[in-house]
Amino acid sequence: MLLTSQVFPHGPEVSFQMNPPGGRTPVMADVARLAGVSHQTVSRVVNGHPNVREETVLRVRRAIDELGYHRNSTARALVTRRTNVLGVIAFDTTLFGPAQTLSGIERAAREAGYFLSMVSLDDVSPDGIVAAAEYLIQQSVEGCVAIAPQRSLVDALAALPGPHPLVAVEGGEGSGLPVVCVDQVQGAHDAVRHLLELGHATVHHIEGDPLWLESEARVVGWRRALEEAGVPVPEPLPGDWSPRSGYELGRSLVARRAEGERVTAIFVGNDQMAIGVLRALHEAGLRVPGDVSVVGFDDVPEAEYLTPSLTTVFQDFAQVGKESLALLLGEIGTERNGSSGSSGTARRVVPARLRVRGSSGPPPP
Amino acid sequence: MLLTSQVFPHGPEVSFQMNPPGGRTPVMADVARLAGVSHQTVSRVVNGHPNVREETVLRVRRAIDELGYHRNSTARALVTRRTNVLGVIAFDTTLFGPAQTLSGIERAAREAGYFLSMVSLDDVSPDGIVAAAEYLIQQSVEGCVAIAPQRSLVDALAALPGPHPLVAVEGGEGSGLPVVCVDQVQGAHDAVRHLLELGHATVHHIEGDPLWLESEARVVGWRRALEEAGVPVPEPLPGDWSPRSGYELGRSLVARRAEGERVTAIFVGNDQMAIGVLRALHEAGLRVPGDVSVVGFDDVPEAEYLTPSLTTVFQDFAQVGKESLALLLGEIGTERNGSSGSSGTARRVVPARLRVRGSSGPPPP
DNA sequence: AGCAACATTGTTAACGCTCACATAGAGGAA
DNA sequence: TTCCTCTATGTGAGCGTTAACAATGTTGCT
Repeated sequence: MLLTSQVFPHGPEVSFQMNPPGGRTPVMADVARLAGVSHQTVSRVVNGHPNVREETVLRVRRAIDELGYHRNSTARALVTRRTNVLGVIAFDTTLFGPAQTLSGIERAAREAGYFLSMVSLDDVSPDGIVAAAEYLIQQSVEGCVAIAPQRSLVDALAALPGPHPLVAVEGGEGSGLPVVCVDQVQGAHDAVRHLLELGHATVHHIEGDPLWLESEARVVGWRRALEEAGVPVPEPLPGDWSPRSGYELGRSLVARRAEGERVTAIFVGNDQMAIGVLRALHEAGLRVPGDVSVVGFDDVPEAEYLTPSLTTVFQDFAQVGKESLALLLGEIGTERNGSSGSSGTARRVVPARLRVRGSSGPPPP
Repeated sequence: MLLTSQVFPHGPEVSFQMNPPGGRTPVMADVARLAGVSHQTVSRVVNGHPNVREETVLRVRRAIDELGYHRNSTARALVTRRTNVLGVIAFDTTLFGPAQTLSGIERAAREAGYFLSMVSLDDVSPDGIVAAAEYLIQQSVEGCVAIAPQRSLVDALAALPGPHPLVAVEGGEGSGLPVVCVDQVQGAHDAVRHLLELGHATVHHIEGDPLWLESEARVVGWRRALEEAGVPVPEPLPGDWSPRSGYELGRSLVARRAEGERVTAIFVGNDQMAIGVLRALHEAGLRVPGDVSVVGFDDVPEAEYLTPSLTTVFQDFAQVGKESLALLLGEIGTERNGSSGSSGTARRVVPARLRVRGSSGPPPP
């Protein structure tokens, strides 16, 4: 029970008895009758109101236990106009990032006493996300977190009519929606600077799906680091987050190397693609980091145990979950207070952290 | 719109207008007034009843659009006693399997017109899962899918009072709850037979968290294959699914090899641990599959791009999601029809499929 | 005593919807 | 015509809860 209330701080201490009066599941009136009070007093006890006599509370509690009464959340929601449910919209939860973010949001929501209703979409499209949002709204969620990989998606959401509390995760800025994101630019910047400081003349970049904001931001950080160092900026190679695309683009870099181009360091958009790149390099007989250094992004659990272990960038998804929930609850609060002034400009940035491991080293002489 | 109704077959075609009469969000009565009909007729139109004159339907539709009316799902749920929400309980969605299963269930639920309320737990405990189930039940979910890695968890659920439709995924058999699972035994058996057929004298096993049923079942399949072949059965090494544990147990096998034990093939409980094993073997200067063959389980997307590419066992999680939802909907249906006879013995098994890749080969001579 | 303040409980009316039933008109068969 | 059926619509009563207010009793103070 201790555990229970730790995990579900807002969950009721539910009893296990079952003793419906006439086969029906018991309602407040049943409890009231058994306890010899009015249903309203039962309501007061259930909701922990003050000003109920100790002895009455006990009697009601006993009746509740005896009948195995559970408060009907639907009826409650109808009259309070609060469902206690939040919505989450996610894309491709096969990917490590979205899956982790979802998990972080779920925990934060539960701790805040909210249920989570989830939609996960396969194809990235404004139609899809709007449909998902409408779907959730008509289920009466109090607000939504959208893990939205593209600016256009966030824009589509921001254009939704009616004052619906919405928060975007990784949704870029200036979209008129509050946003929480990891500082992709800084993370990429750190990674690339790390490689430059090791002595590489430049750093090539295999990016994720170029349509995704995360990808875009990492390109920005990569480019900025190169420009700051005054080194040449090669054309980034667009992938799609998959190991396969990492492999193929890795091969194309190998080919360019064979043609004489100096490729000694590759910053890859995520760890999965980095695995593909490692494979391509290995097949070409190139040593990592002896011949080529590789840095990934995400810090998947296996990164440390690849051969070589992968230098990568860690993102605190739990923190992202917490922050986005805090923002959303803020939205809900202000909306409830009638102040229609949207806090659309709110923006919380969670830092990324470079994890240096075995796949990055000085360039060959 | 076409896309919308593909993704949300049961979603309403929601309008985007907003025009509340007195600041309030419009209700059926508002629509009725505007259309010059009774609220009941509006209800009929909204629910697609027959026996409404074409022209009336149109008039009501127009009013609905004009006001931006959405049906209040809470009020509907209160009177119909159907929330259209299902619950899912999952453990450690960081792991590939649970995350994929969740995703499969989500899709199947959406296609069946159900919302999904999710709880994901960190520690595996009967208290935790019961609390989660109670939490969801008191939110009035119509049924629950529990992705339950341990028999004891399923037993705890089965012991819940009241007729709550519940389905377990990977929950073992004989627990009194309907169960959907991947045929772990067969998958493991296939993997081990593959190795034996390559000529290995025996196959060592690094198992996942021994408390998990998946782990147990894979051990069973592995053992059975060895016994059928009449080869010695080494003691399995218990891990915890993490790459780290794979690495450490891999090292211990390397050590035993150094002491003269013949270790030429390792069947590993999942791909993440297999990655750790590959690392340990590599560090010891052993070649895969030249010196030691390795087979994993799960077929994570990167398995194909590891070096060497990983032979592993594929699980059709989408199918698991579909089956479990079908089972749950069946439960809900029978419960609704009063027939209290639980279909507790129902059991659907989804086959696993071996994917032979580069990490398995004949033993050294 | 007399009155105000407070604590405790009860009564009634929503919340927004669906269900069961009532009603009215149209059409057909006897 | 008369009655019965069928279609189209309306009426009223809940579903189980909370909120607002009313109605007690209880205490303390002048």
